[in-house]
Amino acid sequence: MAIGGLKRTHYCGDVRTSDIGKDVVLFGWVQNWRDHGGVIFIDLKDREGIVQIVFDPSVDEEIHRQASKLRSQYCIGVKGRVRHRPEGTVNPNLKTGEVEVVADTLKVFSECENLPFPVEEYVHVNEEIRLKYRYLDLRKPTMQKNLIIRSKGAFSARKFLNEQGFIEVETPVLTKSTPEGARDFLVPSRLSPGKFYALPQSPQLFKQLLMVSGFDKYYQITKCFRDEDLRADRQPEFTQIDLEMSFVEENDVMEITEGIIEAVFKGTIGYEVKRPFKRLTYQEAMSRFGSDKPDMRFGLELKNLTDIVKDTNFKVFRNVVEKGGIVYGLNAKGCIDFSRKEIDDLTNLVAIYGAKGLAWIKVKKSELQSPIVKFFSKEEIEGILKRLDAEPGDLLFFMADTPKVVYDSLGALRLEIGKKLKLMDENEFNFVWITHFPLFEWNEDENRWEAMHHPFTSPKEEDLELLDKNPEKVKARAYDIVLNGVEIGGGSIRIHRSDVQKKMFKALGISEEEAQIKFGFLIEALKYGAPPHGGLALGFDRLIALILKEKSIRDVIAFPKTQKGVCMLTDAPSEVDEKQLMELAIKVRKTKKE
RNA sequence: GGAGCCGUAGUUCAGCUGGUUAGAACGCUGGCCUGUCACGCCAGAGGUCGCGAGUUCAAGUCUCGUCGGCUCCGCCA
Repeated sequence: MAIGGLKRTHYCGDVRTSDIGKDVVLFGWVQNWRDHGGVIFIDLKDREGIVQIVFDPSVDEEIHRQASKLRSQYCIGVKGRVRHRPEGTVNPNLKTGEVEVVADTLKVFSECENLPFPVEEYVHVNEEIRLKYRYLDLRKPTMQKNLIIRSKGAFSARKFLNEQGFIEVETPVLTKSTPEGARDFLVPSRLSPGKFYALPQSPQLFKQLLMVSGFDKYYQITKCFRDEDLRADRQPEFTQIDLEMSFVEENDVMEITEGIIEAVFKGTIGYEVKRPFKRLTYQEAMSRFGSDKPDMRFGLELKNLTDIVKDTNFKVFRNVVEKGGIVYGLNAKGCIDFSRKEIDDLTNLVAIYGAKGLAWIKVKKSELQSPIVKFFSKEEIEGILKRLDAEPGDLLFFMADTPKVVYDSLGALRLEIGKKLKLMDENEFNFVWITHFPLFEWNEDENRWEAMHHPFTSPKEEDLELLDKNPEKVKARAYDIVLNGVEIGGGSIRIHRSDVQKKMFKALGISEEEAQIKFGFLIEALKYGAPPHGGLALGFDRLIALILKEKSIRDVIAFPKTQKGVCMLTDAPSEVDEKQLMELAIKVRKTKKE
């Protein structure tokens, strides 16, 4: 099919010296123009790259006149002959830099009004305006590359999973609201006035039902929805590579997951990941790194000092230990020259996580400089220095508080110091599995146990009897996968027995009646020959962002939302007609501000 | 719900302890230019300083509020 009498022969970025002498037809956008009064150069761009078009008045005066009107981002078609560039005018920065196309035909498909911002890679533009004109932003080579790599990543995952015998099954987007977990997005039902669907937080229950059906291996690359506050790595709708397998235990799921990641890295940037990935228990991750998603590209590990200082005269520490708290230290190697202000900044950092202060010791050759050292006995000091491997030039930090505050704040401090000292190799991809998670987590606000992963996660077999009396001691058959300090996926072996599932609901304080209303279909399904099964989901946006070294997943999503959940391009969410609301039997309440 | 940073021309930014007519670069418009490639040269247009109060003789600048963007805490099974 010919467009405007032209049929494309090449992408702009694909013209090479092997095409010299050929007539080519190119379609694309004017990236730049250089009008020398006589000869005019146009940089014509499409998704594959840029090629230089030459309009020479001695070739065709009329076309040259038309070309003088071309401006930035006009969409045009060009026919012309490829030739080698004259000596001394080769541009080594372009793939097509050795050649140029002498145009004999020019077709302007669309002119372009004054742009809201330059469509140029080298001009930094505010994200707000980039998102409003996202279609222009996506014309930039980096954004095109990001989405192309994303596409290749999805393809690689699909290819691998298909080769492994997985079957892709679509699950409903209009589904049932579930009380546990994230806040649901609700969709009102017209046919059942006053009732609502929910968008899925994940296909969790459906994929378990598919195991009951006997599909054995399921996967889906699919959107999930969570109505929670946004972050650089969190959007209200995001994409998961979701999978589930029957007759498996933890290692089977972990091996398949490593295979997907291996395939995706190879299929996107040609990177060979090292397998198998490291493994760490939850407890070890917390006590060594202060995080269940440790960045293991560098050391700077935390050390437990509770046993050394539990009887100390330093009241601040002793009181904490007496109340069941812990005392940890962190040796910032060679950081003795940190200024007062730098230490203040770090104190402000840990305060975000609830830390009431940040004690420190500077280790000099002949003395210790510190506001707290005078409170300790000689033995305590020696024990601390030894535990922290302290040497002259080191700066030691201390935190005494509840385990949560100590881990959160020292974990954050570790990352900040790691960043300050540039301890992370930006080119490294460091994977680690976190295993042996607690099954439950105490919810202070609601005064009850909550599932740390989700309520369908199987307890470790040997902990089954602890379910009633010591829920805090029960370990889950759950695992997370972490890359460079970012959680990129997680999963578990599920409960496949309805009696165990009932016990689980009970431990969560969900009454039998409530469980029946919310999850009755699952409990029922588990009664009909449910196989042992388990699975995992990978956060696809995060994975691609890490592969591309992008700081935000917005840069790997075509049309993302702002922190308030607004789409700058379409202005969603928006008000709807009264008529639409009537049909749905919905009345909108005025918010306080109105 | 909370904390921090930011908001000045189409874009990216500068604008000091408050002080005449708010600047630069790029872009845009017009003109010149036959080998440039983020072309070059000349001329020109372009601003409710996010919005609203307040302090002051005087506010882009100080204060308070508000809106928006970003980062983070809470939240995210």
